[in-house]
Amino acid sequence: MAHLARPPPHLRKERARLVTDIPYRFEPDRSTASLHEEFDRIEPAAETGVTVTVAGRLMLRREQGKLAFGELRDSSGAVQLFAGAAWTEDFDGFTRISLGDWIGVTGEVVKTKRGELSVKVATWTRLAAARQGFGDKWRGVTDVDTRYRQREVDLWANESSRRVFQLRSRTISSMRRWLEDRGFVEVETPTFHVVPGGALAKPFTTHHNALGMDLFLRVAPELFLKRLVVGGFERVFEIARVFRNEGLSTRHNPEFTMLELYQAYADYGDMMQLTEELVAHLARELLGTTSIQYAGQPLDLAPPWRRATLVDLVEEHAGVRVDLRMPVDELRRIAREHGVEKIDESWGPGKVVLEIYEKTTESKLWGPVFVCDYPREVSPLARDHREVPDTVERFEAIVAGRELANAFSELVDPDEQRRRFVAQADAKAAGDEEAMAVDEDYLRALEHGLPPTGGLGIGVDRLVMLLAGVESIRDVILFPTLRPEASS
RNA sequence: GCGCCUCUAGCUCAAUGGCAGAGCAACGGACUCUUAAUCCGCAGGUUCAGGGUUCGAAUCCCUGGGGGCGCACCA
Repeated sequence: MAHLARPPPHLRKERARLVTDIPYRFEPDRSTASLHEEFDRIEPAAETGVTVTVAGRLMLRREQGKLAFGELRDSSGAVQLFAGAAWTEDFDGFTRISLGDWIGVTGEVVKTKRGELSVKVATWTRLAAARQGFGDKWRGVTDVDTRYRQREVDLWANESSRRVFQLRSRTISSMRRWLEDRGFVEVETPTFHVVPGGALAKPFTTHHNALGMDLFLRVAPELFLKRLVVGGFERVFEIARVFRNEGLSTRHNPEFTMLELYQAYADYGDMMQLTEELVAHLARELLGTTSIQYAGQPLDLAPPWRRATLVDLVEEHAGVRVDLRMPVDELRRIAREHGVEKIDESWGPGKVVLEIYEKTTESKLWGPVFVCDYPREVSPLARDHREVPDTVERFEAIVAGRELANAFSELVDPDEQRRRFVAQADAKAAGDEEAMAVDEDYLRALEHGLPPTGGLGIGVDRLVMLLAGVESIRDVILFPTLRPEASS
């Protein structure tokens, strides 16, 4: 178990005393980045005559007798501080600032003889005393336990981590802007659900005391969003935190973020186009290119992405032609031959075919591909395929072997939806913890009329992983779910 | 839930059965243009916890805990 610097007691007391001198507010007039923007072009040894005030954390210090240099880092970047006994108030104090302390500095903008843009410290104020250190100044903090449990330390110690979370923020911001530009309206729907629905997943349960009832944390916002389409929001989206009571891995966190959107009058073909355009747009805007590297391999996100049916892809990768009309025993035999170990008696052809696909094909799909036309049996909210029997108009976008998006032409027929719900409820009664229940509120909404609608869900964390080039979902979630530290 | 790996100073890491160490940070000092500054000095440890084997355990074994990766589940 990693713990960071605990200075000896006498020192902690001295540091604690420093806190009593901390001012209540401070007013910097520049960020370090704006200083560079404004003054980077001046000559070495130049003096500008411009006095500025900046603030941040002192991350490095280099003393040189009656001179001292420091690196002041703020959220925008860093700038060198240049202090000297001849011009800096309380120079001795300046040389004793602990690395990690927050300080505010006022002084002239200069460039040193060596050409480093600097603030020539006239006065300085301690804004926080760091009683714990920020790790090795060269190697940072690499202990992943510390990085995830004490993210505040990771963010200061590791520039790459800071960049990833800035990229995440810009991704969501760009996504929101792009959708709003296309007439999509952002909404917020409940996270407490009386009936868990919208995805096949085990929900978390909680309890409301005043209502005296159990509630479920949402596994998807889907049903509420489609009710809003019924209500006249023709283009609607939510960036939704959802909760699934399932395993943790480098690709799964129990709470994660999904973009879900619904577009009236559209079908799943429109959703494909929207998906590839949105992802390519984000890559261009944030990375400047759609040709990226992921896990050491090239990956091109430029549209159009390949479109292929699920059964064609299975044939391509497993060398076997499956068909939903084949006898289920034959499909089970094929599944076993391809390494599907647990095959439940209750599975119909659709579920068995999906298992074959997931076992043999999904992880091998690298470049973006729309895997189209899923079995109806495993897609209780998607509309029947207009041509292919027993399948629905649904696709998953697979990128780098992972599901990035899931979309359908939405099922709009309330009678058919009820039949699908009842089948789900039967499966649930038979022990399938991921099956859905009958949602009467949703069925009543459908009775009011859902027009043809395309719906799309994108895993935001996984999208950020792709754009940031990181391979663990914990590197894109600020505070990932962890076991609590053992109390000592 | 299962398997493999891992846990040593605040951080990053050595020491693999034989005296627990280094660099950085911290602390004291030298140095008027440094860039991970440099140099000198000082201090810092229940080697994750508990048990066992052994003349001797950071090292080998067992149990427990944290973490990582993989499998399973899933997005």
